[in-house]
Amino acid sequence: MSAPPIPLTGLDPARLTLPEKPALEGLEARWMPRWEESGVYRFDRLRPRSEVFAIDTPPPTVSGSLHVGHVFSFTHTDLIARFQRMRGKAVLYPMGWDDNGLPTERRVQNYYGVRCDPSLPYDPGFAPPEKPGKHAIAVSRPNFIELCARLTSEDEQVFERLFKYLGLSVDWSMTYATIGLRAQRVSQLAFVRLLARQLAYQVEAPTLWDVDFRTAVAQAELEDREMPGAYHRIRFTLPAETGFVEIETTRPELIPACVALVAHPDDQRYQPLFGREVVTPLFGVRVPVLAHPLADPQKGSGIAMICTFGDLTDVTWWRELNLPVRAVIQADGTLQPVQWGAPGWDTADAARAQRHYDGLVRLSAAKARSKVVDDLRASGDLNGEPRPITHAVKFYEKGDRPLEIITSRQWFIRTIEFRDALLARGRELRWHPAYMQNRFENWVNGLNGDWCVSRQRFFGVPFPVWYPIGEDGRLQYDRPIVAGEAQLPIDPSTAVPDGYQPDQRGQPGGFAHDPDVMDTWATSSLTPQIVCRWEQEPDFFARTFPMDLRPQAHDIIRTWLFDTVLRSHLEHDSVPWTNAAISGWVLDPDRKKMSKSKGNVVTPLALLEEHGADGVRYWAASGRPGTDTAFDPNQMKVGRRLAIKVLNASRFALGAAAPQGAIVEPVDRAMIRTLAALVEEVTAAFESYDYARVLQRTETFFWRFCDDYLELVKGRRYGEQGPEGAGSANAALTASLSVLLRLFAPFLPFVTEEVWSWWQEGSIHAAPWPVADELVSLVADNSDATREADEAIYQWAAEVLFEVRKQRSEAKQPLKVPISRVTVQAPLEAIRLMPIVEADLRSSLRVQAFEASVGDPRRIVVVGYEAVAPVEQK
RNA sequence: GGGCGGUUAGCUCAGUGGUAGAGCACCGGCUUUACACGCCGGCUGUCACAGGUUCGAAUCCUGUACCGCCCACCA
Repeated sequence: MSAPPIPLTGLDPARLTLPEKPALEGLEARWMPRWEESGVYRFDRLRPRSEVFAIDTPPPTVSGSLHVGHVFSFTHTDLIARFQRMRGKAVLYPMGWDDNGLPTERRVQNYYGVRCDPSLPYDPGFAPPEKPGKHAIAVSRPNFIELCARLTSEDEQVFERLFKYLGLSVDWSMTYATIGLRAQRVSQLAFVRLLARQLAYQVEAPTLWDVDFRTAVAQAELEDREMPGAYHRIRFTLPAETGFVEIETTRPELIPACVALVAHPDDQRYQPLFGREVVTPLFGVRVPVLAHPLADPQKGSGIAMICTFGDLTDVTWWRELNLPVRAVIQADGTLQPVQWGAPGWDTADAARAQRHYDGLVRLSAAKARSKVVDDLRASGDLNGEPRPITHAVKFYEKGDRPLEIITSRQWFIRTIEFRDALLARGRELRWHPAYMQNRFENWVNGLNGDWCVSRQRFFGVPFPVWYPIGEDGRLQYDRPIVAGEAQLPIDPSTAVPDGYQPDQRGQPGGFAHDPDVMDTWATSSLTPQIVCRWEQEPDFFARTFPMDLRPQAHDIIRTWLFDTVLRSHLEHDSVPWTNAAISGWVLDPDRKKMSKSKGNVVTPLALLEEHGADGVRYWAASGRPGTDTAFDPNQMKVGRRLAIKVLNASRFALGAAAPQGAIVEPVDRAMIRTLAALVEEVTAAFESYDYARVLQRTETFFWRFCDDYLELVKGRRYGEQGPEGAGSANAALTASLSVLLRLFAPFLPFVTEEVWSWWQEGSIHAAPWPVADELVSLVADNSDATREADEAIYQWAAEVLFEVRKQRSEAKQPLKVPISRVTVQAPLEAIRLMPIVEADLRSSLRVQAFEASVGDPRRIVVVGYEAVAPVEQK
């Protein structure tokens, strides 16, 4: 159940404990363990779905350290979580660790100086060297995975400490890891279900391939990089020396893989050649000249060479023109040995082809290229010198060398046929900010194939599949043996399928396991199912799924967000959540994304220690949803000052809080009503995820509250005008403090909790979010006339305050010089308000007497200003 | 090539039809019993540019420039 309302008036003196000199130092260390002990952030799993707010937290990649961007975006989520909790929701706010996948493998390799060799047996006694050696030590797959688990668990503890220091209101009992057994089970179960419905399938096909990691990669993991390259103009001869045609290519090393030339069907220059054959230089292979509309007459010489496979267009041409395969690039990116003259490698001159080719074998593509160019130059088939250009080349986003296209057996999840349904799912979501939906639609509309989910790696979720081995020793891929749901999670490399014995592994007539693991996104696309305990705790799932919020950064809309929508659509015929809040990036002062490679990353812990968690959160909260924000320690200092101000203002407000009375003074009533309007406004802003506005409006109010209102009522609350005035001021002070603290609580959880503990029971973070009506009801008379009168009086007081301060500032007087008389000119109706607040004004401005006269009808003017000690008029 | 966002004070940014704003920085002043980690005051602008709509445009429309990001079958 939600917390009972907080009484806004009254103060229990026995409960009140005010520190002599409040300070921010040590608040994190003080409150972190208390929150943990009290369980204030624990998810209440018995609440009905309508009272639950479930967050699909982004699991940070555990492959090093958190950076300031994490602090930024995780704070945004925490703001929403805290708001919803105070609104009375049971908030499911878990943390996940993405420890699965390539980044972890790479880190483990470097950290321990090892490499994984799946052919080795497990060594139970293996210990990594103290320091990584020059040459990587080969270890078995189980040993490698142990090391991954060991390092990630160390990293995760460091991450957790930082997030706690930052004040994230995570329920740490809900933590999961993408390599954890739960995540593995969900990943395998979802896969098995897709397989049964034929929504997952396996096929041997050309696939984007990273030659360093030696794995397939998905379309979503590509990025283009501008690279230097060169056009090579190369001569293909017509048979019997009847002429030649010249193509331009950036990849001459693929000439041995050439299977055809292609030009646009309408291209006049090449129409006479269509249907004829040409001969490749150096290798003497006869290839046809074909027509296809994808060929661009403007590009190069207008006629292109089709290879196995130079780029994705080659794949299209190969498929649509029914071309043969002549692959030369192998999985490690080098050229494989070829027997020229053998079937599929027909040539007019096998000896010559072999001579040229043998020089290329086992060279990388780049090295083979320069060798081929030398040979072409020598043979006279290169027209002119290579013409340097810069062009976009496809890379795996984590890779170092251009992708190749390699034919291999891979698992796919059907995607492309659901394009329209997925677009509709995207429209079901509420996007914050709304324009981020464009990125999603852009991506979905640009999809060009199904999702390749298999990776030839080790530290990941294995496919729960085996294959029978025929008596001929060949794997029967068309008869996969799928693990039963009850067996999951399972590692098929150690487990044995039903009906087989362990010693049949790898034997003719026996079985073999699928050697691949799932793409890390194939697991993280199931974070809602993992968090909500799909097919594990049906009751929990029913109370939490579909979730309420997916917070994430905009750069992974095409991967994490899209994949999650896809999986949920396929498995549950539903969106996975109803809101997607997209956070921006942290930019360094040069407006570039902060990143490790730029050497400008600041350690988050140092920031937290220097500025305090509340100060750092203040900076993060000022970044509006979706907007990239400059890294600005100055804003953290401002936030820290705000937190200190909260401490001191609270101490003042509570410092003489008796007597309490009815809120009867117009100035008090006006302040209370203004605060109520603020509550209404910021509640709506928070509801629409505009936390930055909430903070900004609350802060502006608070600062004015301190500088004007507190100054105005200072004397009265000390009793200068009798008990009724003091009671009114004190009641207004405690009520407004209670409300302001709660408005600030999501942003400044430490300082607000500290102040709350001085005078309230329980945690402020379990307290209800303020309601405007409760505040308004503290004011007895809320008729329009009274409200307008109160506002006019408050405004009058603020204006007089400002005018006299200005005079005093211009007179440059020390404060100890009392001001004997201030003469104010103003419109008649305004002057009539003076007596109501004159005592407050005299007290706060230290003016002995006011004299008012009718003057300028539009504004008030201080025309007379006298101090006891005469000062020079300016 | 397609799409999205941005361009407002020296800096970081609010402001979406009605007299251009805040914080920081800068300048001047003030020990004031909550706070010198403070307070008071001051200075600061062709709202990128050009057209258009309107009584009125930073705001709406069209176009341009520049910055950033996303996407695309670039031989």
